[in-house]
Amino acid sequence: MSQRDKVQAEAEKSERRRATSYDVAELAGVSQSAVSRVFQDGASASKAMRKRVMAAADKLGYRPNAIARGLITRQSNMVAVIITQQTNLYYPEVLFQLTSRFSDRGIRVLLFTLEHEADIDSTIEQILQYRVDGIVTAAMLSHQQLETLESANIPVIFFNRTLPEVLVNSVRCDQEEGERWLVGELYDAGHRGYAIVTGPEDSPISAERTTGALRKLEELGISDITIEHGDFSSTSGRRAFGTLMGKRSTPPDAVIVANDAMAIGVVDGARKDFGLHVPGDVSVVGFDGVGPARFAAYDITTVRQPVGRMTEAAVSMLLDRIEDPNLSAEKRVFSGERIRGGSARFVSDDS
Amino acid sequence: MSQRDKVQAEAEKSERRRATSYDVAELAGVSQSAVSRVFQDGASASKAMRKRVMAAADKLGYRPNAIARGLITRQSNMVAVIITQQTNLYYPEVLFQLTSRFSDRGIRVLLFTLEHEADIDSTIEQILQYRVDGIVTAAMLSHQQLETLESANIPVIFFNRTLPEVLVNSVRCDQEEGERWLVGELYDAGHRGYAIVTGPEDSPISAERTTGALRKLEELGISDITIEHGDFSSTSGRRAFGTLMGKRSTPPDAVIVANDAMAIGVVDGARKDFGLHVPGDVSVVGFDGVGPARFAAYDITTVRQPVGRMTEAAVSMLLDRIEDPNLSAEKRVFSGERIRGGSARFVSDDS
DNA sequence: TCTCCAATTGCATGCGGATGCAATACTGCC
DNA sequence: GGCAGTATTGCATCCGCATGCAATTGGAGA
Repeated sequence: MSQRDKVQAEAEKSERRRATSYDVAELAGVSQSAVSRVFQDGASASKAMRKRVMAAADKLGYRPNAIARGLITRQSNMVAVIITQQTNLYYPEVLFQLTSRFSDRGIRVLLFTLEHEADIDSTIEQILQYRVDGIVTAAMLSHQQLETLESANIPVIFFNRTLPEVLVNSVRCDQEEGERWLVGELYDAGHRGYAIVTGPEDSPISAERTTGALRKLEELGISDITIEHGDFSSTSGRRAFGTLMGKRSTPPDAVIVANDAMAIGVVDGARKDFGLHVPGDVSVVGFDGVGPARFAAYDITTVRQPVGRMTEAAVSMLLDRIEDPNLSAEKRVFSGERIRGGSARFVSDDS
Repeated sequence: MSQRDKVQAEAEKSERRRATSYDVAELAGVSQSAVSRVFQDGASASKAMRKRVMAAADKLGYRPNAIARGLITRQSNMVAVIITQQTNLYYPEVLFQLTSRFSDRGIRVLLFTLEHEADIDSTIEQILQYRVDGIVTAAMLSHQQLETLESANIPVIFFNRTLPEVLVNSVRCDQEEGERWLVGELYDAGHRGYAIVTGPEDSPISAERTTGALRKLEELGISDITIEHGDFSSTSGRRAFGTLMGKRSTPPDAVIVANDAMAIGVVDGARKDFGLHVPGDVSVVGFDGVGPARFAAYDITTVRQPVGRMTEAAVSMLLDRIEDPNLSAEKRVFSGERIRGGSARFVSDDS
């Protein structure tokens, strides 16, 4: 290759656009439609044709343009996943699983993260512009927003969220059931003085869990309950424990914490800040069943959300609705896995 | 509204496609180009025009179609982020930060997750089809793949990865420097018998860290070193500690662990499986500086990667290269923050 | 009020590929 | 060999928006 040729090749390489189906068609001596058909699944193309086209495509490094394809087929093969910020150790796992499950089915994930659940307006706007085929949201939507999405024919699956009195698709873990079990176990083991550490005020999950616990406590006739707020982070759990100790004359027998991350903080606070033994002096229970809750130093008694089944359900529900937009709404509720860790005293059940 | 009207409205609603710029143009009595211009930044449009168009757009719920726009402007305003599976507690934080920083700049993130770094071939294929404007990868690419991307004019930023002897853009934390500091501190505090727990074999990060530690140990003339493998998960750390104890007649003075998650596992193993005190009997150091490493029960001595600055660097480097593809390659290396936790004995430095 | 220039607006076209329809090639069978 | 029936292929168009260019409008200055 002469010097001049090299330079020219160089220039072409950097200047030249990516190859299109027309380029491939020309090189292969066939029509553009033929190329298009070779790169589709159901389309008919003879072996000879396929071979010629593939050869030309390889030579040019051709890849079908998913954007252009999406324009004409009216589906992008992308879904949006909306996740809130990770103070909660639980979301990363959900996100990874959703992504890989979608990916296995040939769907790409467009990720949207929210600092606060309130920031969702502009996100919805973005999503609409990108013509995603569907949405999985782990953040709350308003009726208004849901309606907007509905009129745009974009199916939505709520993940651990739901909108009362509206027909929405949702996948969630039964928070109340889980809390009731936890409280029941604590009560049976003789705990009578309780404290509750809630999550952020705008979190529906926190609200459900707290409500579940309070209801069960009420049914059991317990009135010694101190409530304190956290933000789902472990440091906030530790802080909350300190605050609630200030409010009480004696430590609570048990602390019911709205998630595992904060439960870990509560354990730290009890041990380090007050020299209490867990579970000897105070029992602590959380919720989620995240990895760190299983660390030997904490071994939190908790309810583990069946993330695998939940993400699988979300993905398949969404794909079903993309395929058939007229499917009626469905709510799937999973029971959590009950984990008796060492962070709480309970009656042994070798019955 | 009569019964018939209702039915018809119903039908229209579910059948009607999303409004296009033509629909808006027609309703507003202007040309399609006018609508297009109103929805662009630099374009010229009179106030009156803007008002009429916006009114019509609102009425129809019109949103510009980003897909179509991308087709013609040749940029999708999407970037791909490639992340490997989360056994490592560190990636979720990186991912969230990257996403929100891109989002602040009007760029959407298309997420790709890998079980193993080897699965990347099909991922690259996907990415090419979606015509992303750029890539941030926390997984290794081959020269081959890099070349493919280069010839497609897609800038790539390596996150904590790099390709030797090739001009690539990368952002990373200085693993070797960090390990050398950790080892130096341990040595100064009198530790002489060492064990190392590495990450998965295909992880370049693990390799760098291990190499860094080994070099420093060699310089210090240490030869009592036991090496064991893990997979970056905390359970593998605990297991690895057990295995290495089986190989030694006495416990090591210090265990150098390739990341925090495994370091936590090592601490658990030392305490629970062998009744050792940390750091009294054995010191443990990790790497990453993830949240759980800060839990009071572990308080891992570690090097924290400056995730905030690193993600910011990755984002701005990528955007710079999208804007000007001819920018030359750049490698940015950040020093980690040195964290002396309670998991290791060291000489106090109140000097 | 009349020029002249800048700001608006509309027209026509193209981005890259999918698809209905008609033309053509190929297959098996009598 | 001739024919019906099926599988391939090409043609023409369209998806929804951006943009160069020409036509038109609005305004400032004389």
